[in-house]
Amino acid sequence: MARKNLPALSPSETEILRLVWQLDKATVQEVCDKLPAKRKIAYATVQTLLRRLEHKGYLKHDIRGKAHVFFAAVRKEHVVKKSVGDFLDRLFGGDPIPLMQHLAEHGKLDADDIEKLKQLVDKK
Amino acid sequence: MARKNLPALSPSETEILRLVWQLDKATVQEVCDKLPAKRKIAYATVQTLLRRLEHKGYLKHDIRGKAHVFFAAVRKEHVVKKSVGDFLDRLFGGDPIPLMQHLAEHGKLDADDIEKLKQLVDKK
DNA sequence: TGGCATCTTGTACAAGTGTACGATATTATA
DNA sequence: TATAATATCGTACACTTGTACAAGATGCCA
Repeated sequence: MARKNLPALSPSETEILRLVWQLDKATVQEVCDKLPAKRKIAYATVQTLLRRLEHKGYLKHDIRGKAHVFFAAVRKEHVVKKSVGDFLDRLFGGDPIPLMQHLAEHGKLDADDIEKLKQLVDKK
Repeated sequence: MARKNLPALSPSETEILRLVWQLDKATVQEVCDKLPAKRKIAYATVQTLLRRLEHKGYLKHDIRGKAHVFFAAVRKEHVVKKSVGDFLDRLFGGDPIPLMQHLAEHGKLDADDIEKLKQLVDKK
């Protein structure tokens, strides 16, 4: 059984953790390079966030040369579930419908997306 | 034109703000009563959060007797848009599809919900 | 009108967060 | 092997957040 009850993720930590998942394995440098252009954070800051993520149990690292190569220690699915659940509770009292509606109304979703979802739900 | 660029909302503030929207207008006491049973926060804490929300520009208040009656100073739609956008960026790099997928896969949505969404999107 | 109940206000404080510098260690290279 | 480049580590620091007590103000009821 894997670790449960991890300490909460801060927004910035979440952002960094997502990049690590996306890169699968990554050094501080690689995470920095992957940051959205808009999001300007110093190398040192990314480093601290990675360190804290490891401390909290979300990451582990191997060593490659002199650099740490970080990788996830928890399943993304698990974190997503928790994050989405919390978010839904906070903003919508737990009801997902208004969230979907919002996404649908703000051009974030088109008919094709809906079709795909339909298939997903039907398949269950 | 209403105020833009409001200071960020903390998770707890968001929760309280949602309750105020739900109640339309509410005193500290009323917000306390509306708190989910699970979420046990002291009166004084709710009060501080309401105070901070007003300070940040999300709420205003009238006076009824000796009590403050708080009400929203910003449109819910506006805050939801910002919150969802930020959340999506952080956890999914801005792509709403994985979020929808997650909701669909976790029994939060059924076929009927999807149908409703379909109509929403088609109508656009 | 005196006192009880109820509110707001001021203030506090520890922990968490975002951000980052400086010192030290390590690796590759000339 | 000395040096430049690059990492990590320790530390810092102001701001935010969650939580709340105590003191003073105010309205209500007997």
